[in-house]
Amino acid sequence: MRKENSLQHIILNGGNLFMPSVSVDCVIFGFHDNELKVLLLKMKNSASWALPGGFIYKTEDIEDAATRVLKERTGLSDIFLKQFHVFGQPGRAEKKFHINFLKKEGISLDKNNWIIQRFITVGFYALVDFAVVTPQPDFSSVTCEWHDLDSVGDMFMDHKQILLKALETLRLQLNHEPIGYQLLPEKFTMPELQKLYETILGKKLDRRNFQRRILSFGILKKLKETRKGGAHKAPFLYCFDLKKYRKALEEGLQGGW
Amino acid sequence: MRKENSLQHIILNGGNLFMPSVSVDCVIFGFHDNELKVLLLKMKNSASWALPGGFIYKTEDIEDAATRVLKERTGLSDIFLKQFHVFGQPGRAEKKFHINFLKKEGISLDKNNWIIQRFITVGFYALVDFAVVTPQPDFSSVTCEWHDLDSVGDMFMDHKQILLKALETLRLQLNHEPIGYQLLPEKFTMPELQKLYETILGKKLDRRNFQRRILSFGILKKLKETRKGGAHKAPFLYCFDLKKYRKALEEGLQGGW
DNA sequence: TTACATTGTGTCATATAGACGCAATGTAAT
DNA sequence: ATTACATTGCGTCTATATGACACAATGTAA
Repeated sequence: MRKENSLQHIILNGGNLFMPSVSVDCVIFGFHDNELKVLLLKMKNSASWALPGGFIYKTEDIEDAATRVLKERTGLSDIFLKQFHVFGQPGRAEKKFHINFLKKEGISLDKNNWIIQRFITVGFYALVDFAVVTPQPDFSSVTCEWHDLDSVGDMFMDHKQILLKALETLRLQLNHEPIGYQLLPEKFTMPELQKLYETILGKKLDRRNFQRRILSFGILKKLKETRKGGAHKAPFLYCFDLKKYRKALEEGLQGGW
Repeated sequence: MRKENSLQHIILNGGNLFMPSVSVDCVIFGFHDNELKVLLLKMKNSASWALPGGFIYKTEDIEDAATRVLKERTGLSDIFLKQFHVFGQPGRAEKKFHINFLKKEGISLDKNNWIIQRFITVGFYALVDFAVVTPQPDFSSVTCEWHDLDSVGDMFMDHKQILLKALETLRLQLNHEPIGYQLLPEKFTMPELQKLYETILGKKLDRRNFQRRILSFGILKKLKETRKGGAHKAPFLYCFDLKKYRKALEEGLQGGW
C-alpha cells in the first residue's frame, strides 16, 4: 500500500486534505443469482462490516467524492449514483470505538484529531453490474465483498440504518424511474428483469402483468435472439432502448397528479 | 438584539459553538390568497434574498437544527419538516462576498475564520400555516417576509437552486403523501384544497375528478357546516381525519409496484 | 417419445382516470 | 321580491389500466 493511502497517513494528515466533519457513504447494489447484493467492507481489528465511504477533499464536489469512492472500491466509472439522505445524529459515531480501533493499529491520536470529531455523512446509493466489479478494500478494511442483502447482520455505527434507508429509497424510486440498465448485463430476459424487480421489492409479481407493464414504458427493445441453454422454453432476450431509457429517467415514469 | 445572537458574536465565536463546514437551509412554504408563498430573508448590506438557514451546534442533531431555525424565523414548533437534498459544490459560496458583507458590518476576519471556509448545506422544506407565522429576521438580515413563489428573483448564493429543488421534491411527494394539514386552516373547503394542489403543481385540475380522488384517500371528514359569505353557493367545510392522515403519511398513498 | 416446467400471448372482470352534464344554491343585481 | 349567474354537489360515460387467470407453444431431460 502506498504511503499516501495508508491508514496512518490519512489519520494524521487528513485534517489538511479533507473537509472536516463531513463524509460520504455508498450503498452499492448489485444483482447476481437472483439476489440483491450490497458491497461491504470488513473493518480491520473488528467483526463489523461497513459501507464503503470516504472523505471529501477540500475542493471536491460531494458527488465527485462519492464517485471516487465507488471507483476505488469497484473499479467502475460512469455509474448510476444518487444521494438519498444525510445522517447527522450527534451520537452516530462512538469516539471510543475509533480510538480503540486506531490503538490496535498502533496509531495514537491527539484528542483534537479531525477523525474523532463529530461527523455527518451523506448517503449515496449506486447500482452497478455485479459481473464487472472488482472489489477493493480500503485503508481501514481487510476485505471488500458482496453480501446478500437479506443476510446482512449488525454493522458498523449506523450503517445498517443507512443501508435500510437506501433500500427504502430504491423501492420508492422504482415508481418514478426505470431501473435495470445498471444492474443487468446488456442483454437479459424478461424473467431476469422480473426477478430483479421482485428482489428489490421483496415480493412476487405476476409474470404476465409484469411484462405488460414494463413493456408499456416503451424503454425495452425485444431482440430476435433467445436465451438457449436453460432447461425449458428459451425466453427472448431484451435490451434497453438507451435513448428512451434516458428520457424516462429525466421525465419520470408515471403520473400521479 | 442580545449579544449572544449578534452578528459579531456569531462570526467570532461560532467556531467554538457550531460544527464546521455544515449548515442547514429551510425552504418554508406557506399558502395564502391562493398563492404558494416562501419565507425569505433580506440580507443586510445587500439586495439579495436568502433562505432562512443556520448552523448546527456541536452536539445538535441536524433535524433539530432545522427545527430550531424554523422556530426562530416563524415562532412555530411541531412543524412538518423534511430534509430533501445536500448542496455541496465547492464553489457554492463566494468568499469575497462574505468578506465584503462583513466588512460593511464593521467586522474584519482572520483568514482562517470558520465562516469563510467551504460549507455544504442540508436543504429542508417545511409546510406551515401562513396565518399563524410571525416572521423574524435573523442576525444577518434586515427583514423576513413571505414571497410569492413565482415572483422570486435572484437569490443569495445557490439558494434559488435550493428553492427549486424543494419545489420539485414537494411535487413528487404529493404522489406519496397527503399534503394540506400543515398548510391549511383546520376547516377548509374542497375548492380551497384544490387550489393548494393546483398551486403546488402549477396546473389546473378538474374540480370533480379532484374531489373524487382526494376523497378516495379517506383522509378527509366532511363537516355539516358550509362556508357562508362567499358570493356563490356555500361550499361544505372539511377537516382532516388526523388518525387516517397520519396513517397515510406513514404508509404512503398509492401503489405503483 | 413423453413429461414437464417455463414461456408467449390473450381474455375477462374490475378499478381507475379523464372529460363533461345538470340541477341546486347563495349572493348580488334589478 | 325576483332574477341572473357563478359556483357547488353529484352524477354519467368512455377509455385506459390493473389484477387474476387460461391455454397453447417450446426446449430440455427423463
